[in-house]
Parts: sequence; C-alpha cells; structure tokens
Amino acid sequence: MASDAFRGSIGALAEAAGVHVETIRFYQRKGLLATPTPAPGSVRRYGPGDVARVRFVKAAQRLGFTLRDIVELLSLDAGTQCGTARGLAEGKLRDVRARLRDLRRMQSALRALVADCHATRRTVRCPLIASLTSSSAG
Amino acid sequence: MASDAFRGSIGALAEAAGVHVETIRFYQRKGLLATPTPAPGSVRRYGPGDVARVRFVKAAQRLGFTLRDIVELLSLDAGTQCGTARGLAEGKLRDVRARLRDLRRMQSALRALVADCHATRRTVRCPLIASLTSSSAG
DNA sequence: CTAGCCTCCGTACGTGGGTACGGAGTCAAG
DNA sequence: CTTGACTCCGTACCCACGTACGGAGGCTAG
Repeated sequence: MASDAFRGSIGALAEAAGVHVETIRFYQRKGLLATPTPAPGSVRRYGPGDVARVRFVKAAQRLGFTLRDIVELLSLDAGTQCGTARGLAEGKLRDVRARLRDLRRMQSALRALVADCHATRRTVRCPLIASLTSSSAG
Repeated sequence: MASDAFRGSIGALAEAAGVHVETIRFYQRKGLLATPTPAPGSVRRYGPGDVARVRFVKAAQRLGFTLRDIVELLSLDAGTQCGTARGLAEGKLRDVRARLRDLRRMQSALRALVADCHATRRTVRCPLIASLTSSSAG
C-alpha cells in the first residue's frame, strides 16, 4: 500500500489523503482526527493511520454517511465497550443493508438501460424511479 | 402501492411523499419536479408520478447522490436519446458499483464486529477503517 | 359572509461541509 | 541571513439543501 510508511506534515498528509489542508483542520475541529502535539518549537507530524482515517471519512461520505455518523463508525474502529458498540453496530448494519438493497435495485435498472441502449439505438426509458419507490413503501 | 391513485394539492403531495411543502417547492425550483399549471383561479394538482419522483429523490440522496446527480438520474428515467443516455448510464453504473463494493466491505466488518461482541462481551475493535482504505489505494 | 385552513410566492435564516484569507512563526536552500 | 514555501490559528465566507416567515389570495363549513 502506498501510505504504509507515511510520516509528514499536515500538507503531506493532505496530499497523501487527497484532500486540502483546510479539510484536515476542519476534521480535527470536528473530532474526526486527532491533533498531534508538535515537538516544542516545531510543527505537527502525522503518520499512516491518519492517512487511512481521512480516506475512510471520504469513502464513508460517498456512501451517504454524515460526519456525525462517521464519528460513530470511527468509535467502533477504535474499540468500545461491547454494550455500547453492539447496539451501535447493529444499527449501522441495518442501515448499510438498506442502502445495499437500494443500490442493487439501481444497479439492475441501470444495467437494463445500458443493455436496451445497445439493442435499440433510439430513445430509451429506464424505470429508475420504479426501482426505488417500491422500497420505501413499507 | 399506497400512492398509485394519488391526486391532490401540494400539501397532500408533501404528506404522501413524507417531506415538507417547502421541500416540494425547493425541488421545483431546482428542476427536480415539474410545477403543474393550475386550473384558472384554482390551485395546482399533483399525481402519483410526483409522489414517486419525490420518494426517488429522497432514496437517492440516502445513497450519497447530490441533487445535481439526481437530475441526471431522472433524465434517464424520463427517456433520452441513446447516445446521451448510454454514456451517462455507464458512468452512473460504475459509480453505483464502486459504492456497492465499499458498502459490502463495511457490511462484512460490521458483521464481524457484532459476532465478536457476542463472543467476548468485552472491548471490541472493528477494522472498519481497514475495510475501506484499501479500496481507494488504486 | 366570515373563520379557518390552505396555496402561492418571495425573501430570510439555518446547518453541514467545507474554502479562502491574512498575519505571525518556522524551516530548508542558496 | 534572506527568500520562499510551509505551518498555525482565527475569522470570514461559500455552496448545498433545505426551513421559517409573512402577506395576499382562494375554498369550504357553518
């Protein structure tokens, strides 16, 4: 993995994680990322774990989780008492399963659309709306 | 389906779709939903298609799509020329597949966490971060 | 016909997730 | 030891996605 031996300043961290320096600071303010203590009279240094953490935040956001959700997910990664963790994890798991269902439906609909497109070369309709609206009826 | 025979005012639409009236208007301003012409001297009336559309928007948002993305998805549902639609659909499909990958990994990690929790009843760690950070290395 | 609730429309405000800016300190190269 | 790039920190600003408010008009029951 590219980031395994990482060690560097905030700018290097930002670049390694594919975000802006300001975003790193923002995550620190929001409690998504620790702010390491700098060696006296020097600057803060970051490690590979920080790169992974920032990437995780970005990936989870793409899946529709808010930063608040992600704080919770990170607490599971960090290790928590079972009583707390289990309930939280079960909730997140249900959540993830629901998203998977919807995404799979969307995937089928899009696949069908692309196939149709190959077949007809004209105007195509894709029952995308139908693919999800039945799911929220329950 | 509950919404199949729907017909009513904006307030009724909002209730049927599970959003606020203001949200309907907001979607109209953003081009996500048509603004029907009212019978002269009366109010606008909405149909079942509008309910489905609003629900679709909400479901797609939960999957991490922005309203801008959703406008594009809606254009596929509405019917578009193949040339336009196919490229767009293929892009969205790739996108959906990437999200599915990440969600599946997250699901496994959460499942493992819950299982561990049943086994040990103590402090648990869940390699959630690891489950996603490998995916964005390429 | 009037009371109460609705629509319509505009503008203002709020929250989440950042971005931009600016001044002071720091560090590495020439 | 200066120059240039970078860190640090605070505050201000910005965009997306709504929410709240408020006045003018309509429709429906009593």
